Amino acid sequence: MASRDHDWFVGEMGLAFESDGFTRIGGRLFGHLLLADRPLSLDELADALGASKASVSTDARRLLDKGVVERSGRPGDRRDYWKIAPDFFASLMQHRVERWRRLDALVGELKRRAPVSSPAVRARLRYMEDVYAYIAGRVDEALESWQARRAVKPRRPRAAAKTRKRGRAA
Amino acid sequence: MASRDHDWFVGEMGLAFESDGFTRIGGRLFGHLLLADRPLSLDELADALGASKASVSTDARRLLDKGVVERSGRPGDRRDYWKIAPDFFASLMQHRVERWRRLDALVGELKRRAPVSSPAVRARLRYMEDVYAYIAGRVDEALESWQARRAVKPRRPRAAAKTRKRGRAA
DNA sequence: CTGTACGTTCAGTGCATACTGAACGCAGTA
DNA sequence: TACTGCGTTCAGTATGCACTGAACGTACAG
Repeated sequence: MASRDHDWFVGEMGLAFESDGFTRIGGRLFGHLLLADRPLSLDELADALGASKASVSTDARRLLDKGVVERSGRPGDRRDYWKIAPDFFASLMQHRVERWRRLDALVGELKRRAPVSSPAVRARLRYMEDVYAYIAGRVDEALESWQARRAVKPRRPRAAAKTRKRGRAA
Repeated sequence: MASRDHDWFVGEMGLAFESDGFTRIGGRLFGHLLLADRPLSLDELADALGASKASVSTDARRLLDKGVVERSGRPGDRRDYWKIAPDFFASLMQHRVERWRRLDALVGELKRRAPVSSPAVRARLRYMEDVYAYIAGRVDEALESWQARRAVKPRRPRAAAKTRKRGRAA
């Protein structure tokens, strides 16, 4: 590990994620976990990425909220161990659709507030709502059929993973 | 125009786009054009958005590259007139898939550079390539079927719109 | 030629935020 | 009790980049 190619990959992932609304460290964290053959602790990650524990802790929890990484523990060990979520791509995808939904919601809210007079604009807003509804539906279908397709470990329906405050440092 | 609701919508669009890798002015530009019932000139846009011509010019061309807005001219008028692209949603979508393609390309490049030893990691990278190929294909299908579905103006196949330098200020 | 009306480019500035080090809280151990 | 190891939080820093005003290049009018 820590080969030249490994570092290159992690660095590129950092840049790719950074230009995508994540932080650079978050992206490198993702890249490093993607190439790790076992779950890693916070200290291991901070050390490997050359970043502070504070940054890794924050970014890891951010990725956890998005369903990109997972946290696990070991009996007799108080440390957290992080790994890539098995369905991280689907999570990223759903997160993306969620962003579009926000645009759609803005249009809906505008129409509720003030009816649009211009027919051209009305048609445009209508188009936006229609295409969103259609594409979002198709994307969901695609994700579902993918899940069914690979049909490896029977994955549970993912109980809405909100940020659950830990006992510590409340 | 310039109503309270209009400004609210434009402002929200600015924030939504900003948190999505665009600039705030780019988002407001998009929002304003979305509600405009005719193409607008650079000066009109700069004035309406309360931004400098420089920013609007730059952001408008950026959105042009992404296929979100279009530029048009009028005979006997040297000004550019900007409007929302009819298929802006599809353009945004394709731009998004393109971002994922970059991640996929990184994985491919890594495998080319240095074969991965760990079976678990190999399976993970394989998963990433598979799901990308599958989902990207399905998204393309969805976009095509949408285009066919609405079937309004017969749109030409969109000759790859690279940034074409204008004659001016070369 | 000069003057005007465009859009683009460029250097400088300010702001937002990623990142850090250190303080902190908690849980376990002795 | 005190001590160690863990993750989180918080205040401060600095780094990137969005944004601006002004200079610039071009095209047309006279």
